[in-house]
Amino acid sequence: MPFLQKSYESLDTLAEAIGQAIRAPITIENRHHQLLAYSTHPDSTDPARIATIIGRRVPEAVIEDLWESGILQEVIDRDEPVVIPARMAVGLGERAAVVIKQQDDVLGYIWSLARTTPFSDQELTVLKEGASIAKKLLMTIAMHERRIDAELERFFLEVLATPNLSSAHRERLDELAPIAVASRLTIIECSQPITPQLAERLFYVLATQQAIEVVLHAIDGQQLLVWHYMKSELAEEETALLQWAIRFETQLRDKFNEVEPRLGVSRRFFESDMLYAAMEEARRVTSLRRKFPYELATTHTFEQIGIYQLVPDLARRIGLRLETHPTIERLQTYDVAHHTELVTTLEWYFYFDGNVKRVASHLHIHPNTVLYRIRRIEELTNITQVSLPERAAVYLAIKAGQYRQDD
Amino acid sequence: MPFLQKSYESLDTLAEAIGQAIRAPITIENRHHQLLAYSTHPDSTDPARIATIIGRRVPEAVIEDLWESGILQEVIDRDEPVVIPARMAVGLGERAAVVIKQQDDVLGYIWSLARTTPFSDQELTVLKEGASIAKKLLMTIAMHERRIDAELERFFLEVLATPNLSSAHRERLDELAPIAVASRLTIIECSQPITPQLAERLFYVLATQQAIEVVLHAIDGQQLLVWHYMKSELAEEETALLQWAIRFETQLRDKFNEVEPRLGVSRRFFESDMLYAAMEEARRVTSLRRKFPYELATTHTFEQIGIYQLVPDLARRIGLRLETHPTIERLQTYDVAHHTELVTTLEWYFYFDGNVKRVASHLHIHPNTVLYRIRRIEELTNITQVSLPERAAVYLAIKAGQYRQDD
DNA sequence: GTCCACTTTGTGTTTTTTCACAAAGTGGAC
DNA sequence: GTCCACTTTGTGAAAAAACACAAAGTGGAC
Repeated sequence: MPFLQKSYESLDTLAEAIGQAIRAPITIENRHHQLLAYSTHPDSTDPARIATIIGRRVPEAVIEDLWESGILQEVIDRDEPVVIPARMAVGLGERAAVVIKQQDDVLGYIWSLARTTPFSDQELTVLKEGASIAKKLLMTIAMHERRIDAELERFFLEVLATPNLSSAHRERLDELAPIAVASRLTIIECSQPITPQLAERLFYVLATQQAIEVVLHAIDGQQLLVWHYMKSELAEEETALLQWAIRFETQLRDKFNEVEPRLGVSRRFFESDMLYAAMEEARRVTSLRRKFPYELATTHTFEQIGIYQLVPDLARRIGLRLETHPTIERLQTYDVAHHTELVTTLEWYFYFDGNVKRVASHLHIHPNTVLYRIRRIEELTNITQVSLPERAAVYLAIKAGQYRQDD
Repeated sequence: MPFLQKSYESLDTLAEAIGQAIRAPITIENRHHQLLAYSTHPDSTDPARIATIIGRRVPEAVIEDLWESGILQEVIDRDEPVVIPARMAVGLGERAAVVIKQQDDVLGYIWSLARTTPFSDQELTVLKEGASIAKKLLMTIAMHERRIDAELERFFLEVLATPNLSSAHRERLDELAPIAVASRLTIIECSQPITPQLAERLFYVLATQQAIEVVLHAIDGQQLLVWHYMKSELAEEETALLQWAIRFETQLRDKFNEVEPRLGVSRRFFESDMLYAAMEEARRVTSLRRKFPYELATTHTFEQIGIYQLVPDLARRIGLRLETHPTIERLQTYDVAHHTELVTTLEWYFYFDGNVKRVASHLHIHPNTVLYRIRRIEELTNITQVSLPERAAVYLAIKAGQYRQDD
């Protein structure tokens, strides 16, 4: 009764066997839609399949289309071969698909292109049979991969927690990363601890980023830590990174809006010794962006946060009573005594470059109120008419104070 | 013939002997007008003498008056006892003075208050004789002091050049400085190498600073390095320091205008281990003030230079091609192509908080020209309407570029 | 509760800044 | 030399911002 053997030595031979049994092109993918095997059936094939084989992964557009239309969900839920009508918009001819599952765990998919004639029940049974055989093969691979991944993740976390690497560390790291490539450490921070399910989805999005190459990654509480480098030339590294960061964060917010993902990218580094420092830089970015979401809404990298780099240092010094800005102190005293908001007003007055109207609208008050407050501030400190460096210093002092408070 | 013995065991006994010989109060000072000895003559004395004895130093006002009126110069030049009429404005009654000299080197002075009767020639001869005896005593002291000073200076320079102090270093330093006092390292930078003569004058001004206590000092090329702490309470340390820095720099500029002295004060530190870091901070201040005299005209401390702290780092990263600000690059390209000054214009536009009039007057151009350029810049980059942190970042990038160029 | 000092808002007026446009200047390509 | 694209300056009109001042609101001291 079965059309296939009990087992095959590899997914390639399995794909070939299924392909011969139902006389149609077959592809087998893992759960990330990465190509695992495909049959060499000579029949005509469609653009989507060609792109998949060339790129060793199903094109992003196709995956998105299949998810959005609910087809993939149906394939997963049904756990039976599903016939899918052609979706020419994304270059997909008619085909059949079956999920490869272990309990509720999706391991992968088998796809079969349709020939001129529709699929018969018998052919679909062959696909179903193929999925069951593929399961065993995929489980072996998945288990192996998982073991390696877990070990690497443990190692990566250890490295990131070690300021001064041992030579053993260094040797192993150098095996992992190409030398003399401008690396970055990027943190993807979520508002909640990253569950295995969320991690899975995040890894998937990460793996599909065309612009970057991931060296290592690891989960640490609410943060996904990624050591990566840009695929672009060194000269374009920065531009490429900045563009990528914008795209990537938008993408993350689209897909994971509920956990409010936020990026923090370190400066570039070339030596694995710098991983610890890079980690601190990336952490500083996410931490500052957490505290100042409005002000740092469009910044992703340590470079971009600009003068905010100074804020934690300043905050610490204020904490140690090493630094107190006389101007701000006077204003704060006044604020307490008169229930006013002079410090906040000054902050946004500086932020908005002295534009009274914008300050008023941001604070939801009358422009004349802002004007009145500014005049008060001038009476108390005459700080508003100083130059940018001084204004920036005052601004930083205010921000440092807030940084401490929120702590 | 001589009225005094050939030698005395101490300056105190000498002062006493002279006082008895001419029956008038006697004080002996070193070249810095620090009190070395005084007679206990019971006669009435004047406010200046009381203040001198109490403060163990001639009051600053008196010294200034004597210098400005040329009296002290006359005393030094004449090398003979000089009778000085009363200068009641500074609390000085009539007196006689004689310089204690070794060749052309001033070692100190002997002062004698007048009694009701004028000084006789004989009395003046006694003074002259006293000066000659004091010379021997002072030379011994001076030589000893000089040897100790030179050794300490050498030690201090060694410490400042050592990032990681040995325990021997640390022990000796801890003997010199009181523990748990907020120290600062201040650099006084001159436009020329500090000659021994200049050093002498600088040390004198330094020694007369009431607000600070000097732990160690040393000359290093064009810089006078001073380890000191404020005499005020810890809580007022910062305020006191800032006030002192303003006063002191004004004073230095008055007295040493020809070498353009400039201060650079480190952050406060409590451990001698921090001397090296403090040195770097102070150096950063002087170096930045040298490069940006206009912008940092009123700043003295590492804290005060505010965001300029970032400039050298940024400059270095630009040098390594790690950082290029796309906005500024585009403007620079345009500047080169069209012989314009967009970058400079933007810099001062930011500096003057978007005040077109002030920018125009600073650059000596028509306000409309500024307006025209700003519009050009907006067309090229639309950077002018961003928030303070971003403007500050751009400003810093410009400044970092200049920092590098001037190097 | 009243008083009082201070803050906030609303109104027109005055001052300042920006804008549009024209004329003049500049410097390199040819 | 001319041409041309762009910059700089000058002028008056238009827009925006700041200002003065009055009225209303607020909150603590008593």
